[in-house]
Amino acid sequence: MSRDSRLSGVLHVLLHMAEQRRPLTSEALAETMRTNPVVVRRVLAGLRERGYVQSSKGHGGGWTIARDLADVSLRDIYEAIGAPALFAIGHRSEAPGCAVELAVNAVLGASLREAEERLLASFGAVTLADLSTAFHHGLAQRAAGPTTRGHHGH
Amino acid sequence: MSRDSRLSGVLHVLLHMAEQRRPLTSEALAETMRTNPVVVRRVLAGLRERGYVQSSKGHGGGWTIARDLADVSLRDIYEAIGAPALFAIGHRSEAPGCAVELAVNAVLGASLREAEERLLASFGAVTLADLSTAFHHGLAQRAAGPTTRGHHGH
DNA sequence: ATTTCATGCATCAATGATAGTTACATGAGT
DNA sequence: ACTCATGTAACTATCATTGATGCATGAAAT
Repeated sequence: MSRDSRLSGVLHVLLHMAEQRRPLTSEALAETMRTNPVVVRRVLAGLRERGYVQSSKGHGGGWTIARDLADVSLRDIYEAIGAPALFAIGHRSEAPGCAVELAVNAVLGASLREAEERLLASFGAVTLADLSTAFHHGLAQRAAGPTTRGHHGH
Repeated sequence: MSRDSRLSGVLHVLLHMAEQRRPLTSEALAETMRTNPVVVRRVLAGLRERGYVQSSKGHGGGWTIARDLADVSLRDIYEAIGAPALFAIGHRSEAPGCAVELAVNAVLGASLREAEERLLASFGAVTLADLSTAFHHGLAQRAAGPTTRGHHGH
C-alpha cells in the first residue's frame, strides 16, 4: 500500500468494462482487482460525475462506459479521480522564511513542475481506446495470432 | 508530513554548510530547518558514506562539506539519501496475472519511466554550486545589489 | 406489494512511510 | 575527568490510501 494506485486501478476496471457491453457490478469488478466493492465505487464515483461512466441500481444494474473510448484520455481519468499528488517528494515548507530554503524550493520546484507538466501531457496523449488497443495487441502477442483482427472474443 | 522532504531538507542543510567554513553541528542545522538533530544526522549519514560531507565529534565538531560544490549534482544527493520513490502513484500489483492489468501497467509504466528518467536527468544537470549561485542571486535580487561579487557576507 | 439486487455514502480500522523524539553508547577535545 | 557532538537504536506521531462494515436509497423481478 505504499503508492497511490487509484489511477492504475480505475484504468484496469475501465478496460474490463470496455470488454463487456452489459453493466458490470462493482462486486464483479472488485473480484478482478482483488479488492473491495466499495473501493471500486469510490473511484468510479468521480468518473460518473464527469459522465465518463454510468451506474444503475437494481437487477441487471452496475457500471457501463458512457463515452467513446477515443474521447477520454488518461489525463481526463486522472483528473476525474481527484488529481492526486503525482510526486512522493516535495518541499519541507511551502512558505519558508529562510532565504536558503527559498532558493532550494525554486530550483527543486522548477524541475518538479516541468516533470509534472510532461507527465500530464503524456497522460493526455493516451486515450482509453489506445489502452484497449494495447490490451488486444498484448493478447494477440501471447496467442501468436494476427493483429489485424478488429474484434477478439474474450 | 504528506510528502518526502528529505531531498529538499538535505539541500537546505548543505547550502547552510556551504555558507560557513567552520563545522556546523546537527543541532545548529536542525534549528534552521526547525526539526530535530537526529533527523539531520539521519539524512547526512548517507552523504557521509559517499564522501560528500564529513563529520567530526567533540568540541568544535560538526558537519563540513568535503567536495567541491561543482562536483556534486542534485542527482548524486538524491541517490546518497537512498533514492526514495519519486512518484506517489504506481501499480496495484507488480506481478499481475490479469492480461488487462498487464496492459495497464505497460502503458502507465512507460509514461512513468520516461518521466522518471527525465526528472533524474534534470537533477543530474544541477550542481550544488548552481544551487548556491541561485541562492546568492536571490539574495542580490532582494538587496538590489551587484551580482559580480565573489563573496557575500552572511 | 414484497422481495431481491445493487448503488450511495458515512464511518471506522488497517497499513505503511516519513518525521519526530528519547535514550544511550562512542569518541574527540579541553 | 568532563564536556561536547556524533552514531544508532527504539519508540511514537502523523497522514494518506486502502479495506471493511452498516445502513439507506432505488430499481427490477416475482
